[in-house]
Amino acid sequence: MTGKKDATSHEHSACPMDSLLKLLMGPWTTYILWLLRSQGPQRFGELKAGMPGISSKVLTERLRMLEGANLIHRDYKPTVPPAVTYSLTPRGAELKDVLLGLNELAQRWHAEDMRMEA
Amino acid sequence: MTGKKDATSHEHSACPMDSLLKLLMGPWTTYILWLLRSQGPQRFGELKAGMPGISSKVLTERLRMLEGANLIHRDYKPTVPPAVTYSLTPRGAELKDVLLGLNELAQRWHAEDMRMEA
DNA sequence: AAAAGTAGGTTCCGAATAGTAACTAAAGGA
DNA sequence: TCCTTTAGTTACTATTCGGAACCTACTTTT
Repeated sequence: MTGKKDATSHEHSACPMDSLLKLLMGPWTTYILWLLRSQGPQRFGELKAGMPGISSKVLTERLRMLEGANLIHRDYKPTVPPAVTYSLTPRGAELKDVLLGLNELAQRWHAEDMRMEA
Repeated sequence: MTGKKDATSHEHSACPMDSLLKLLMGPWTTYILWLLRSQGPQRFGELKAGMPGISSKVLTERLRMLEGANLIHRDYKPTVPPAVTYSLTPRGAELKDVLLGLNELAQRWHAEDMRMEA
């Protein structure tokens, strides 16, 4: 994906960044990745509890999508009741710097906003 | 936002990362930030053209939201027709490393996937 | 004079999607 | 027998998104 000065820059369909941004665009996606990164492998119910407002339906769908994109791994144990644990794949784990960077910014901006208020 | 071992970790409402993830969660948000970062200040129409599939309505709404969050700046010139230019604020520009990191990952993964296919 | 063009939206409507609540399967326990 | 557990699944409602038409205020073209 080159700068706008390049006449061919409108042919973005195969642009890697375009694909990744589209992948992360869905609701709760980055949130899921952050939870798995910061809190480690988690069960379905734990993830759901960590994201107030998300429905089982959407969590399921997001997790399937991320699994399909090879960013997370789903470990299903056929117990009763079933025990399904989700974790980051090696590829998913490569998002570490990005996620930690976001966290740092979040904390810095929060601190700045607190100072502005006082 | 502490690890899951902390009993108080469920009180996330004021967690900076929670707020930032919620902010970026809306459709096309990161995409807009990426376009402004990679291609510099842009007019409404340029942004829209750079994101096939987004509606004027949603682009407007996202831009207003990002402006409200002080991540982008809106420069309105009352010409006829009007010329409105959007750019990253200093705070928005701090997302540089995160966005560049995503881009690097995107390209690396794309290259890996190409190798897997061959 | 009327029509068309420009840019950044705004409005309307149907399609798509997210959220809520109820339900399911299978085994174990009270 | 009923209840509990977990990870979903289903049905329905509410919300949101995309496409298309429209609006504003001028300027240019037909």
